[in-house]
Amino acid sequence: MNDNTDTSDTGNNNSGTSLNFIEQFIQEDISNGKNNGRVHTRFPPEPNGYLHIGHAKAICLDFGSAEKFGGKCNLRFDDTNPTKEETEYVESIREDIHWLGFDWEDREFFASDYFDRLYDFAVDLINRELAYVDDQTSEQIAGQKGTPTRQGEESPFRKRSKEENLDLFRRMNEGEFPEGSRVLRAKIDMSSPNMHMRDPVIYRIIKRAHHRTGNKWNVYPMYDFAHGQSDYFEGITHSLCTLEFEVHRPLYDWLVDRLRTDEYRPRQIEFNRLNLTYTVMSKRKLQELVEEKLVNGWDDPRMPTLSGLRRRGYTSESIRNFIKRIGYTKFEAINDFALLEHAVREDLNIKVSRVFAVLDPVRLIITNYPEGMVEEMEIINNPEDESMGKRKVPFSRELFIERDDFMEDPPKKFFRLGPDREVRLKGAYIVKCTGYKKDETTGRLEEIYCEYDPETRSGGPAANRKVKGTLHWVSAPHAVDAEVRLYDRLFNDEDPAGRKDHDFKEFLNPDSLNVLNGCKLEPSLADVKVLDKFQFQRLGYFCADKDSKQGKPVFNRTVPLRDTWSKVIKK
RNA sequence: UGCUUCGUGGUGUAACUGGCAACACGUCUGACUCUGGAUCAGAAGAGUCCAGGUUCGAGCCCUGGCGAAGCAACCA
Repeated sequence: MNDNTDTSDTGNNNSGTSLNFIEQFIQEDISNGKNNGRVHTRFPPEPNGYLHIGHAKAICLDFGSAEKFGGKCNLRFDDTNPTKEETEYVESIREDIHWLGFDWEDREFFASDYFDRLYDFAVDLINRELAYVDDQTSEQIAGQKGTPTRQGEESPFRKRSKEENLDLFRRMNEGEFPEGSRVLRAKIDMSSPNMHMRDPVIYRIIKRAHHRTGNKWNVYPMYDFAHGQSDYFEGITHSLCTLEFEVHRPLYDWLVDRLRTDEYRPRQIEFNRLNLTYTVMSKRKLQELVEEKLVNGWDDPRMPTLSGLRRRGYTSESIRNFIKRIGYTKFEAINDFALLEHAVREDLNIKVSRVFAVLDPVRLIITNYPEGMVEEMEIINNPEDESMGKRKVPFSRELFIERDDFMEDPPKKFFRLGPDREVRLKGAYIVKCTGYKKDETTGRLEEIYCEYDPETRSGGPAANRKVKGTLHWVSAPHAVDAEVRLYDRLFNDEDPAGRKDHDFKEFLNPDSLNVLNGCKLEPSLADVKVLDKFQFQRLGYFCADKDSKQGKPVFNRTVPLRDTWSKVIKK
């Protein structure tokens, strides 16, 4: 019980950061002594697919606000429809929530845990003449329901006696009637301006094994009949959901009010769902991409699923930071993918080693460097964090450099290699280009010849000589071959799902995946572990893929480095 | 021609409940640099959907418009 001693500030006094509108509501409820100041939330996924970053927004709110106010958050699988749900998804959902960094301790529940109590409540409503069995087809019921602008009419079965209703409902559950032949409806108001209050269906017959209750039941509760009640059973104080459930709230309250026996009552509050540019976020659409093999599974690194983002190389911290920044409102917003990219770069920048990798290699030969000689160059792992130390990288007469780091006839602002030009090889020497060889028929550049200046070795006497460019390199005899997968946005349109009259798949980006083979990596990357992350110097952040084999790594590009040069050449 | 909710720089959010519209991303400069990265410094960019009203003062309050989204699954 907190009266208004000194906790009555409504403003942003809580842990320094300002509260979003939902947290303000919670704060008020606490100040008003509602539910004895208790805060208890829940995250209620339906186990019918993989979690995506939109779910992460909900997870962060559900777990985050509980944590913020010293409360608890339950995990509850909303498994009221046995035709869609599978145990496989339960596992992946648990894994993804844990990966994000949240924990529900021993509070893992299933809506199906409450089937008995829900059934009893339905019987109770029948007894109170607040529910009835309707024998009509779904088409007939829909017809009588009216439209948003035209009110509904009452079912001919609405006045059925409670004895008959009791009997029929019991026999529905005993399997006596076929699917679709009868439903149980709440008796509310067919003339309500809110469609959801027009005698909503609360139980339907489904003769299908449930992933947890098997064949015990032949009737299953609808979402609206399960959700608020489950909240009530679990002692949830704040039931947070997305905006489209706004119109369900009166029904939520109506049911809970007929169930509850005390002052306590859970409160539903709605917030805007996450939309991201250049992708789609609905489970149905993501499923379509998977089923039509337009992507390689739910964890394809181009997918906005948590498993996809994880495989792409996103860290959970970066996702949580992103979500912290976009906030929660009641306005349907579309967030810039660039902000998510910024969040990963920011996180990886401080965490990850810089290594040498050449994606499109061309051979560079240092003609005045002794044949057979190998020097171990000492390279700083991360200039942002000295404690990450240094490592040795072998340097020799023949190297690989990036093909586009050389131009025969470079434009003014090109700082890289060209005839007679000098560049620094990062961590090694300054070299000067003395010539190059092209294939006579194709005109393709084959080899570049340079001379090095031994005095310019990093740390050496002439090391401070200024040259315009610095290139990354890999020693040819030591190089590890790798496959590298470059990803681009999955769709070309900012809002592929938002275009009426167009199928979202019309906007798929044909170049969203670019697989490179024969990439050359420095030898320290020969045996990376799946999910190991690096910055490939000058290129971007990369993450080892699960397809990696011993000595033959496969990397995914998480995100390129910010690149002002590519903007210059576009002009 | 109904109900519910929402309209703040290009994008996403703030504005201590009436006091000079702030922050982040993005964009553009410049400095620095052995990553054209990172970092640092700076700039441009909205006068808060429109019109009235209350007030010394309105993004916040009132009235009326306009616009957008959700709602007619035996899905969640």
